[in-house]
Amino acid sequence: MDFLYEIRVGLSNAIFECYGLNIHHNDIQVSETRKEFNGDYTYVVFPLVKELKLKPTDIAKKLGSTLVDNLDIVVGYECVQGFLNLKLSDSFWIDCLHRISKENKYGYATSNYKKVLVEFASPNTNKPLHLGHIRNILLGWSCSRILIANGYDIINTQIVNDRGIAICKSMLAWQKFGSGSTPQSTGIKGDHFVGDYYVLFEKAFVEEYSTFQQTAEAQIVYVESGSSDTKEDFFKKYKNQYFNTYSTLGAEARTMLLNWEKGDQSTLELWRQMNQWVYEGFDVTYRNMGVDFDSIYYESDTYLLGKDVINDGLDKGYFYKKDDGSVWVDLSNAGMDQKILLRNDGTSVYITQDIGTARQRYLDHKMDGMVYTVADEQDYHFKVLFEIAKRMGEPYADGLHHLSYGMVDLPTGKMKSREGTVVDADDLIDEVIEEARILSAERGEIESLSKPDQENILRKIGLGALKYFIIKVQPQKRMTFDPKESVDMQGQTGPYIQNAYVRIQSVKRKMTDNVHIEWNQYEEINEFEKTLIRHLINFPDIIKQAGEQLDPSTIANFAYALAKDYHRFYHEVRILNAETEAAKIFRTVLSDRTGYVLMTAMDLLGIEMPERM
RNA sequence: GGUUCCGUAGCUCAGCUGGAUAGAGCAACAGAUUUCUAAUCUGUCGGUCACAGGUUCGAAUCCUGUCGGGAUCACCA
Repeated sequence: MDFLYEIRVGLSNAIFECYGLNIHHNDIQVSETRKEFNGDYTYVVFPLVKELKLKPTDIAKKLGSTLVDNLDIVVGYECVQGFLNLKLSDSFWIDCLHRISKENKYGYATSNYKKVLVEFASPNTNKPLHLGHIRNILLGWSCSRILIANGYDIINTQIVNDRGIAICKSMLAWQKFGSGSTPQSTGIKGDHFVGDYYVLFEKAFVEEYSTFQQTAEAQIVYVESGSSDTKEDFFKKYKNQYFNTYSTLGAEARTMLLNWEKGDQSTLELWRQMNQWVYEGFDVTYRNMGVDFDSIYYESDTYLLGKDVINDGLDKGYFYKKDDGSVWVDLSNAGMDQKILLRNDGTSVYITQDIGTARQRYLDHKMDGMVYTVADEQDYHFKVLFEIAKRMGEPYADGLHHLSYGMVDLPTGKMKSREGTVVDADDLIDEVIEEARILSAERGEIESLSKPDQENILRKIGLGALKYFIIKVQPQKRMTFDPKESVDMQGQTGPYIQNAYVRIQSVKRKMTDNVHIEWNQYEEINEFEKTLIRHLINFPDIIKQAGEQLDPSTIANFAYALAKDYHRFYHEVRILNAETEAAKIFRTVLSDRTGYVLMTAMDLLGIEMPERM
């Protein structure tokens, strides 16, 4: 759907006709004319000046008059220096709206028959989701929606880190201190319940550690280390080592991990139970956020994968074996380092699992590519992973993308779990909904609705504010999350865009006439209508661009600008009591299509629209 | 130190595949509702686009360097 095709071809032809230069219409760029000048679209003639050795204004004038002669849709032009500003006919704009109205899924591309897995969320099972996960989930989900709009067949997936020392800590703490309590018996959401035991473990461990530091044994460790640090500083750094050596709790946790790896029945049973609680909790959060997954992978199933893939690659000469038996890949000729793939005891490392999981996913889904939504601290990891996949000639290697994003900071600085500054996802969601409730009560607009309807609207508004606040920022940028601003519902926010949509729905409810009658009779459009249409015709390009760059913020900014244009239009132009019947119908259709595009754009961001607010 | 990402208004962010006088929102101030939802609209105030060079008719945008901040450079995941 290229609305400006005719203009580009016209310009290409005019350049050839006037100067004999051949410029393909795909290479002709027209941009929207800035509002301080007269015109709708601008063609910059400077690039032609060098070749033609003529004055910019002369070229612009000649092309302008040629276009007016040759194209019906160009009704005027104005030249400012090397800028040719073209004015298009009202019928052109009206025709654009006609074309948009005829589309079933305006903005969406047709299928490209390619399948892509989008991985996001991927939590650990020892604690609840936090603000960082929210950014991850919003980005992943949104990119998934955007890729669907670009014609891809999408599978949403995640890799759940359900094994390892962390979950064993929670298990151990529950065994020791839980006295048989459950999420049901305590009324605590499952993921928080398990997370609480993780915290309990840490607390007990710290106590044990500080007791140890008073002992003679500790004194010997300190002295024998020959460290120049004070005793206090020394033991700050020694914590991990203590966990792996002297700590009783550490030993117990490690024993539990070993038992798990051996397949000990009672350990597995406890592990399954605790993870089950966590999943039940996660499901609630996912449901509240409006996201779901098609295919979930668990680290407990995949952590042994990859070894055979590596051995296969070893046989084919992609990798090499060191004297100690460990397997490496040398990526120095690609600007990277040497990377270990298998330890000398044959066990795998992190990247080995990823290689194995990727191949497993290919066996399961035969995808053409994958998008990994993972924070930018792992940029190098994915560079290495993708290079390895390429060298092994994996069939999906060319379709691998790392959707990298910056960390979320608080106004007070970084989130740190040790300092208790982590913002919990469920708390945050509750807060924004409560804020929506307060503001809604002041307005009183939805009071007459049923309780469940009201709750549904408040959820949409609160989450709309939160999600938009996060998704409007470009992924690669580190962002500051100010809880106060995240619940703002005025200005450049989700609710502002929702409000434009709600106004449109209100107009539509009150439009009782038959909108399906012809609206060709409308002939002269005003600047507010034109601005809206000019904005609407960009939508397919915006979707394409967002897909190519895996950048939802493109859509977010587009939706805001469109809502802004609509609010202005709504304020300046009468719709239901327009001057003429033709105007009334035209404006209703224009409103309806704007509403449709706003809703579609917000859907691509994972944000729902209320009908009233 | 090597690599990499970021640096635009007091704050949060757009604009970056080179185009006209760099835009929004928030905050502050002044206005708009007998009219379709005021979570709206209009106006005022606010800038060394980190800095210095270079390429170009033209640079916030591309290149080089400097400064500042983050990340990464594990037989951790």
